[in-house]
Amino acid sequence: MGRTASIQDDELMTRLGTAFRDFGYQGATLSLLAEATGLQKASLYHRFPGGKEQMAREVLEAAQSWLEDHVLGPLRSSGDPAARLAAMTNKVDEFYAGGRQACLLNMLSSGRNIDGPFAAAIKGMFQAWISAFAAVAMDAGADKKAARIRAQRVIALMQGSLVLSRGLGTPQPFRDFLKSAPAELL
Amino acid sequence: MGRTASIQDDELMTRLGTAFRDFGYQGATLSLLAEATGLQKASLYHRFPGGKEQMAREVLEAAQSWLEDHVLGPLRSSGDPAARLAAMTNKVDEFYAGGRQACLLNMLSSGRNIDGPFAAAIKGMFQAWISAFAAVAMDAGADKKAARIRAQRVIALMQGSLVLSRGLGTPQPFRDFLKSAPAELL
DNA sequence: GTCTATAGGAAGATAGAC
DNA sequence: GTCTATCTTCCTATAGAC
Repeated sequence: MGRTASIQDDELMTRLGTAFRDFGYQGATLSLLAEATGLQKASLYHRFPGGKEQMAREVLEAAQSWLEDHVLGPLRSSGDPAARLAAMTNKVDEFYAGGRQACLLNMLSSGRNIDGPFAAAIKGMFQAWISAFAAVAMDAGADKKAARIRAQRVIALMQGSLVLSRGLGTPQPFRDFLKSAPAELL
Repeated sequence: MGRTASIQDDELMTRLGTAFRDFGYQGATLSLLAEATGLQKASLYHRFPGGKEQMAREVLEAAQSWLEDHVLGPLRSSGDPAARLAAMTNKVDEFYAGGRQACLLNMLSSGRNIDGPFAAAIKGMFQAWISAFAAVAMDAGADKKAARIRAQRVIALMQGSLVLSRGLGTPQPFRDFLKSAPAELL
């Protein structure tokens, strides 16, 4: 204890992220966030003077970095399109805990947030992901328009399979998505 | 004013439903619900002694009736599978306001509600919708297993296209879904 | 950097008049 | 059946000790 951090920065962000993904922005109360991180509310305010909104913003930025490093990067690498997709698929599976964890982009899209401080970041991440998929599809021989349509469809399938997994109480829909994703895109 | 209802029951349910779909369960505060319906909080409690939870439950039940009447019913009717799908598609387009309105099943799936009073109803509605789609696919010649997989995929696509429409700020993904849905299923 | 304690306000819910 | 007024609880945020 004392002057030294009781929780590492990336572990802190991970736990905050999990809370926002499980409960949404309004559902993730400061008490809940405190319990999830093992810190007291006042300690959270020390690290995030902007309060809950800043926490969510930084979680979103961390997700953006994760997306760049583990999804967009690998998708841009050279090599067989199918292999690039496979490399990404494993990371995505991990990230969504095999379908048991919701997507932050969905959970932060509700209500006032819709034209709030998260809207631009969410839109940008969706667009970047779609563009990266479309590029892979084009490398596999699809024309520009078809590639874009397929890419958007795969993202919709992913999001929908996560919604369905939560609603049905089983990760099966997400598993099905992961298995079919390469074929859908290529 | 006085002793007579200032808002009709179905209009009341529609407005409550819209509020829950726009803001989610936690985001739809009683003040917001009061403003959305034109009633005061105390008036809402008169009609829903169980408070917000009862409101959400009854909205969910109304959605269940709507699903039965405008989706499951038409899908079960006799006739060309493609025609049955088309009849339903128009209603779905209306219901989701062309992609501008989120799905209640997604918006009520977060947080504590996950094993709360809505989970069973949500699961049941997803299952019923999937089963109805699967039956149509089988009528169109698919075998049982393939029909079920395709049906689940179409539901995932629908949910995901709604998520994406919100995230991108344009109803285009949902429009694309509606156009491609029959081909996806048959 | 973390904590306890608390201020200030919004949220859910109720009482009682009309 | 709807309203104004109010109660209680919870939430966001801050103060100040260690």
